[in-house]
Amino acid sequence: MNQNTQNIDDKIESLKQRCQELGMRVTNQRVEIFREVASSCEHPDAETVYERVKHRLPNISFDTVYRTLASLEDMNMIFRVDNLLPKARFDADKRPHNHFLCIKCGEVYDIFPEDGYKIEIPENSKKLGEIKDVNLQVRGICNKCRH
Amino acid sequence: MNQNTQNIDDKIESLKQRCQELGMRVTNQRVEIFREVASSCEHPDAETVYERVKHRLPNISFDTVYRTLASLEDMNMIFRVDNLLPKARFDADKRPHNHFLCIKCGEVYDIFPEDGYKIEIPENSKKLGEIKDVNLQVRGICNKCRH
DNA sequence: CACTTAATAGGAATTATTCTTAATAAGGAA
DNA sequence: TTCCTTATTAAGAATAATTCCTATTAAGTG
Repeated sequence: MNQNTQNIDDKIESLKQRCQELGMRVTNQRVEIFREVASSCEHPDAETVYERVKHRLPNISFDTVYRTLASLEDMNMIFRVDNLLPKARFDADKRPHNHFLCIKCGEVYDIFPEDGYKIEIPENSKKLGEIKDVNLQVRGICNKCRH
Repeated sequence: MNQNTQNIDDKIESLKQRCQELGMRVTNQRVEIFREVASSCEHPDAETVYERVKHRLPNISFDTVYRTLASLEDMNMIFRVDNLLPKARFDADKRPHNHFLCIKCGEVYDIFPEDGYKIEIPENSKKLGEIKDVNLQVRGICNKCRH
């Protein structure tokens, strides 16, 4: 697989540093949950992380996994691949356009391409399967939420 | 708002046509649910659609809304903005890269940019808020699912 | 108008995620 | 080291989103 070059121990070191910077405690649970995501290239979900961490920390709870994944996300140590919003939202506009998702309030804003803007489909994504749709997800905090 | 130029009646006409092509029945529920998504520019969720359609079809059920939204999606009449996957999945790889999501099995594949490939952040998305992350979501059916 | 069956209503069930509360342990101070 | 404060955790209940089940309805066809 396309494994990251930086090794796991280095990544964990940077997690510990980040915790210190933010005044957060370096708990076993936090480290092991991060280790699990960082050492996997298969984008695990909460349940998978739970099952795997359980081998090393048999008392770990589901809640801790969810809470910790969310805090690692806040710390910018991990990212959510999909499911940023609590519920599915739909769009019937077939004109090519992209979306700005507010990670705070969950609002979705359309981004219509300005003149000349065109998304280039990565050549190597075509080898992965039959492409149905390509769209750019811009994630951030919308003006309303910034006050 | 940035309203689509094609009017609602035309869109509904094309829905009916599509139903015919596919041998699907043109039911009141299907039309009204589609009308709701197609006439809104706020990317409504299932509950919002349900509440609004209920005014016209007081006996509509939640299940019908979910089922119909899914079938409209299969028909390529509407698109899901987010939550393509049933659960959240995480990634700790901080190198800029994109994802291919298989809409059939839910698998996530990394797309590492080939030489020279770079996502251009749409100028007009910067006005919407503070951007944290930008990534391209390629949706399709992976090779494994195509057999 | 009758028939076939896709589609629906209603409510139960399931799944993912979050909340609540008492117990624990990390990191700082003595 | 030992103690103290409080962030973090475990456990399980609760909630929220979505899907399933089954009897009923109605779209389209002959």
